[in-house]
This record gives sequence, structure tokens and C-alpha cells, in this order.
Amino acid sequence: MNTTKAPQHQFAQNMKTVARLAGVSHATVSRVINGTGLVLPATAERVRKAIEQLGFIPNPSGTTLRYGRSKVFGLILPDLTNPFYPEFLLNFERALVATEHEVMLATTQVSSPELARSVRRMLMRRVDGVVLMASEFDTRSIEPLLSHRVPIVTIDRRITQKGAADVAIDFETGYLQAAIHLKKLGHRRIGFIGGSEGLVTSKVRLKAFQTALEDVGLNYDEKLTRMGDYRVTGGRSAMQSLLALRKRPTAVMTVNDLTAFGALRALHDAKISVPDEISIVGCDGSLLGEVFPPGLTSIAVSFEEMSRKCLGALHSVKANIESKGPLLVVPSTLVIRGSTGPA
Amino acid sequence: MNTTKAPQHQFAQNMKTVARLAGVSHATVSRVINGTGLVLPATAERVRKAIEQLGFIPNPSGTTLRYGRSKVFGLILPDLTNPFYPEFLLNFERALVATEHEVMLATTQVSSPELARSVRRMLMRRVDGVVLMASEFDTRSIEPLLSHRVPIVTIDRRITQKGAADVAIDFETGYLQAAIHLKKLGHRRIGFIGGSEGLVTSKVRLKAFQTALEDVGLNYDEKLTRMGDYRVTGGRSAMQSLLALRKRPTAVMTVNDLTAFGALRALHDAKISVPDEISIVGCDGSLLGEVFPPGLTSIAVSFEEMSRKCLGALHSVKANIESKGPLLVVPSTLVIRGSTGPA
DNA sequence: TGACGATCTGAACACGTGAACAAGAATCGG
DNA sequence: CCGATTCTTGTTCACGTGTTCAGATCGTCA
Repeated sequence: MNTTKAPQHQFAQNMKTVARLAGVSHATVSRVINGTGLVLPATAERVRKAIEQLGFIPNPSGTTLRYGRSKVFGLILPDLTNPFYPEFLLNFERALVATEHEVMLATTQVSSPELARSVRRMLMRRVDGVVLMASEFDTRSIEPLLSHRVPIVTIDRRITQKGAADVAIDFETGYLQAAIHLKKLGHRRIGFIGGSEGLVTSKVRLKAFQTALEDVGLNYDEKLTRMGDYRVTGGRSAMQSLLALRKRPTAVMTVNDLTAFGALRALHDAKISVPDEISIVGCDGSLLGEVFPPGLTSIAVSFEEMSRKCLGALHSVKANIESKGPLLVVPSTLVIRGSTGPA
Repeated sequence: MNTTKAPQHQFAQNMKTVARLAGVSHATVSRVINGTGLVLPATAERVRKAIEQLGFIPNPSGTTLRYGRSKVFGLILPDLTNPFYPEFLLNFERALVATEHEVMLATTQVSSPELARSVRRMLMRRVDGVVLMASEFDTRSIEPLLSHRVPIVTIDRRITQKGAADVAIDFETGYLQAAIHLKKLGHRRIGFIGGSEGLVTSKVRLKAFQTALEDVGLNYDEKLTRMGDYRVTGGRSAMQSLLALRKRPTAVMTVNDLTAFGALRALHDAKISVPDEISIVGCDGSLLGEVFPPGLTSIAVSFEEMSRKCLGALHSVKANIESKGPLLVVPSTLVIRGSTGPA
């Protein structure tokens, strides 16, 4: 009698139980569930019935243990209070769940020790890949992922390496559309509020902004540019600084929606009407932009497409782990709402 | 030679490898890692050194498989686009990670078939408990969790049952503080925008609002009450409806921050100044309320405390799975910002 | 009829872990 | 100095899975 020793499990059923009921071996049950190998239709039907009858729920830990795959993908986010990330997470999760996978979430500053801890968590759980939503980070922190051959996808880093792909956002077209839109409205003095000084993503967007201005035949004026921090406070004080200018811009583009929110708040406090006195353009296309008075015109990225590209990139890295991952590009488009109007 | 058959794993190390290097058995390694049982300091040191030297990363799937525990807690959220939930998630995750646990996320309408699917996912991954952020749902959907003896915590359902606890939010004090605050500012006609018709949480908050009014000696006027949908659109149209009244309220409380955002947007569009012409009170205390012009006065709940209480409830349910879970209460407090002013 | 290929099914195996049990070593009281 | 107790370590076991390999069944064609 080993009943006294057996641990109190809540799950009495396994493939063997199902197999017994269906009169087959557990290997056949596995084949039916996973659709691998050939099984007679009649046999498969018997197995499915047994599964239903027992309410059998498979246990992926067996597979994870034996074969090191978990059907879990890691997602490392810098900040859940920025609505961009939850909205991405939502789409990412939806895409994963559709294929019986799970998300493992880590919200972490990309500074060295914290990121390293998150990476370790991912390795412990044997994730099948990691999406790292950061363009700047300490490379040593992800070294363990590479050495354990875990596929990596970074976002907007615009660098690719062995075992790691990148999904870049094509801000160029978005900022160009915004520039065309503003020029058509009569704007000539267009300012910009960037992200944190020195970060690649910030530079990329500023560059995209500059190029867009030139492409529509407007001059880029360095005096109308401020740096923020990707967050509300940065956008707010940057806008205050722009308002202090003797010759203010008539329109301001920003590096992301949070920055634009901060700018809008500063304008509200200064009793400057948007879009009557100044136009604002955000970047992210987050849903809250639709509500934030007077509705934020924003350069939007399709979260759904981004999720799909991330997963595609992970798969293609996995398929060819020994070579450089692909560099995919997600387009951006201007969504026009209430915060832009005639100059 | 079984080397030809062995699957290509990325993790060559296990407790046995560590044990060999440290000159002990793998059981001792386990004892050192988990701190269970007594180990000579010198031995423990040798083991720790071996772990470090090999870069050993434990594999929880072994434990999950053998003992059915995963160190993973499920979290079922209705909506990630409502900033309340990501902010809670952030705190919940932080609390879990501190104890080597993980979150398993499911964003799901609480309608029957979707919720049932999420529950199944949780069961597959052998979660140690589930936090279900919903007060209303099809009870049959969580039946599998109960029968598998998985601890459950619901939020603001105010019902407890065998194997399930509840963490309720004490809105009463929050709405009372808001009522006191508004009365002191001279408001007498105070309106309310609720959540979706018929939901318990919505009723609870409306009731709390009514009681608060009475407690400060003001009359509750049904004509100043509208129902929303917990989202922006509901708040927006509800406010538009209130504005159409011949005798408008001078202040309006809402069921949550998103509803208040919608109300603020409606007021902005109607060119009605907040708080000069009307005061608005939200409920959630989400960070974005601080930015949303002119800054949203809101009834805030401590996410950190809520996370802690949820985990505490889960543990106490697990410890006594055969009896009703506890009913905990989280306090709420008024955070005063720019959206409330003199009547 | 016999041989052969195609199709389907079963047996065996290892993955890493924590706990139960047992055994050896050390300590202590008498 | 011996028996009893405490402390420390080792041995053994099972958890559920997907895959590999071999065996069984069946139909087909020479």
C-alpha cells in the first residue's frame, strides 16, 4: 500500500487514466492531444470522449521538465503606469493565449541589477523566448539568455545579433504624416519634446521629426526643442519651458503620449487653449488619448501587429538560433483628434 | 551510451551536478537552497560556492510535477485599458516576486465562456491560488477551481464561501470624506454617476454615496444620479445628461476614475470650467488622475495594501481550505486635487 | 500463398525536484 | 564507558509528459 506515502495531489487524472478508460496506451492519448502521429479516427474519438468524461487537464510541467520547453514567453516591461505598455501587454497576451501559450511578466527598470534578476526569473521558468521592451540596457544582463539559447526580441533597438531579433517602429512615416498635417493647418514654427537625453529611441524620434520637417520644407529650430523623460512630469516642465519663450511654437510634437499629456496639462494650467492657441501631437496612439481633453492627435502603432511581429521574430530566431535575428519594422500612422487645429 | 538519445537541453546543470562538485548528495543541496532541515555551515558554504561556480539555476517544474505546487498565482482582470488594473498588477507582481513567486495573467470578460477558459489555463499551470478581480461572474465558471481545491480571492464581492475569500474595499469612509470635503466647500446639490446597472459593486458605491450624503446632512436626490458603464463613454454621456438638467448639480461624484475622466471630457467639450463651475470626484486614485486636467480629486485605495491583503487571504484560505475564507477590508481615503473647489 | 510495405499502437525512458526514511556521527548524562 | 539522544547526511521514490523504437495488424501485389 503506497497510499499512505503518496502526496495529496489535487489532480488524480493523467494520460494513463485517460488511456485506461479509452483502452489505449498513454502514448496514443498524447498523440491525440497534440495531433502528432497518425491515429485511427475511431481511436481518437474514443480518447476524446474519455478526456471529456474525466475532465482531464494536461500538465505541462511534465513536458517542461523532460524537454525544457514551457510554452511560456517572457515579457519585460519598464513601466506599467505608461498606458502604452498595458495596451501592448493586452494584445501580446491575446496572441499567446490563442496558441495555448502564456505570458510571464516582469516589470523592471532596465538598469543592471533589476534586469538581471528578471532574466534569472525567466530562465528559472524555462521560457521559450523573451520580449524585452527596451532599446537601451546593460548588455551583460541578457548574456545569460543568449548563453542558454533563449530567443530574444528587443523593441526599437535597431540592432540585431546572434540569437536576438529586433522589432523597430517606423516613426519616420508617422512624424512625416504629422508634419504634413500641421503644415496644411498653417503651422510653421513646430517644436518638439523628446525623451530622456541620450537614449536611442529618443534620438531616433527626434531625427524622424527633423527629417519630417525638412521633407515638408520647414526649418528645424533647435531652440524649439526640449528634452523630457518619457513621462508626464518631463512633458509638463518641457512645455512650461517652451511657453516661456518670447516666440513660442504654434505646434509641438512629442516623443510619446505621456509626454503629450504632461504638455496638455501645462497648457491647461497656463490657460492656453488647445488647439486654438497651440497644437499638440503625441506618439503611441494610446486609448486614453481619445479622452484626454481635447483628444490627442497621436502617431499610432498597431499593438496587434507589433505583437504578431514579436512572436514571428521569436519563432524565426528559434528556428535559426545560431545566426543573427531579423530586423522587422512596424509602421506608424497619424490619428487625428482634437489637439491639432489651424495655426 | 545514452548520449545519442538524450534531448538537447540548454540546462546541463541540476542539483546532482552541484552535489557532485560540493561532494554531497543532492538532498543536501535542496536543503541549502530551501533552508529546510539543518546543514553544517561549512557544508552549506561549499554548496553555495558550487552553485555560484556552476551558475546553477533551479528548475521549479520538478517540484510542480511532483508536488503540484507552482509558486505561481493567477490574476484574472476584466480590462487592462482601465488604469486601475495595471496599477494593481504592478503592485501584485512586486509583492509576488519578492517571495520568488510569479503572476499568471488572464485578461478576460467575466462572461461565462471566456472566464471558464481562463480558469482552465490556471488549472493547467497548477497555480497555487487565483485572484479574481470581479464581483459579478458566472459561479459555474469557477467551480473547477473549487473542486481542485485552488484558493480563490474575489474583490469587492462581499461574499465568502468554502475555499474562497473576499477583499472588499471600504468605500464608505472614502465617500464620506468626499462628502465632508464637498460640503465644506459649500456644495449642496451633489450628483452621482454610477457603474453598470445591476452590478453589485455599482450598487455598493451608490449606497456608500447615499449614506455619506445623509451623514453630512445633505439630501440624496435621485434626479441627480445617472448610470454609466465603468468606462469613459458611460461617464461622458452621463455627464452630458446631467448638464441637460434645468437645475444642475454643483458637484458630481463618480463610481471610478475612468467615469470621472469621461465626465471631465464632457465638461471640457461643453466649455464648463472645473472646478469653477462644477466639482468632480473620481474613485480609484489612479496615477493618471494627477495629470488629467485639472487634476482629479479621487477616492484612493492603496494598491500595495490591497495586494498584500489578497496574498494574505490566499494563504489563509490555503491553510484552511475546508472552511469559508476570510472577508478582509481595505480602507479608502480621499485624495484632494484640482477638480474640486468652492461651489 | 508468401512477402512486403503502410498504417497504427504499445513499451520504455528520462527530465529535476522535495520529502520520507534510514543510517551514521557526535554529544551528553549517568 | 555505555546507552540514549541529537545532529547531519545519504538513499530512494514518484510526479506526467513526448519521443523513440519496436511490434502488431492489415491490405496488396507478385
